[in-house]
Amino acid sequence: MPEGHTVHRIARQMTLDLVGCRLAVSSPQGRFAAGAARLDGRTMTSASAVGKQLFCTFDAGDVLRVHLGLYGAWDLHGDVSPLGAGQRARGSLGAPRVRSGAPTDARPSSRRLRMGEGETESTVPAGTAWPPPPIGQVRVRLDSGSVVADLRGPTACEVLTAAEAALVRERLGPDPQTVDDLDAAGEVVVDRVTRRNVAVGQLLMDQSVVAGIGNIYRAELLFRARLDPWTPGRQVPADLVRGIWRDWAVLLDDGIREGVMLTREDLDDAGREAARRDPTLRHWVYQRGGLPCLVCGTAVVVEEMATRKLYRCPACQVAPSGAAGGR
DNA sequence: AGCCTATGAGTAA
DNA sequence: TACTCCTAGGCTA
Repeated sequence: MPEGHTVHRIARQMTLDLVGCRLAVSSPQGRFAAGAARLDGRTMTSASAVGKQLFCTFDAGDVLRVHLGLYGAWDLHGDVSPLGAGQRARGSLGAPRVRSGAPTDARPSSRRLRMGEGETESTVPAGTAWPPPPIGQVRVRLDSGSVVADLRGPTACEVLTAAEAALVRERLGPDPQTVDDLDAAGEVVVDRVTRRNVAVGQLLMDQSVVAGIGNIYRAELLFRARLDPWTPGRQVPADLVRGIWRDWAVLLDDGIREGVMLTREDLDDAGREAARRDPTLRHWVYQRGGLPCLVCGTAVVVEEMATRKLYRCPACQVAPSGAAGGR
């Protein structure tokens, strides 16, 4: 899944390729037929992400809310814009590129971009049918005529009013990408962490504390902070929480730019290039259970925390001085 | 064919 | 804490 960076990339991709377009909306799988009918023929006016939630607003005010869950993904086909390094979503907002009802036999340039579990891009062989037949269980298809976006496997896909969407957003903790003031938002996170007796490893995964962190970023942020995930929030010094928040802002920004979660800051250019290709080189502790810690050589521990796998180095990651420990 | 796993989260008990 | 939902790929038999 899709942790926060993926969803921000999807929002940017949609801003480039779908916002401003009148869309044919359907549910090839059938399970979103009513919602699709409600949006069909509408123009998407914005696409944005908060944490792991995607909000697509349509001209009549309806909002499509999508949460990818563990294995959801979007597949984009057709004339898909490059979302390169450092690329910002350009404002096609308010500059409608209206195109709809393209001929069924048209062959727009042919890319296929899968955004969700990892990110893969492929070229579609010439002569492939257009629009492309749905692959797998497609909950919703958004078709601009030149780009088709297929959603499969989401944990949430629903049409909300603007007010209902605002309520969803209110329940989320700060997202470094969407807050006005990074430091002020950090204080909110400090507050929500240091008032609780719950393990800091669980609090970082709690989307109402801070938005967008998943199991990989959780493990890596705590390693980078050299903090024992089992430390109760109450016992984590405020400055340490501030540091984790700032680090999250950096990792999220990196992830959005690169399209890859690369959480090791020790790699040189060649090392980063290798890690981009090889997932086993990307992280300090995530999915490295039993392997030697890359800093001290101690075997990385895997254990369960609230049904999710937790990875940590038992030597590098310690409770803050004065903490009683929460194991 | 069946079983397991995965970057998630809501609800019930 | 347990169960439920969503999908696909990999492994085992």
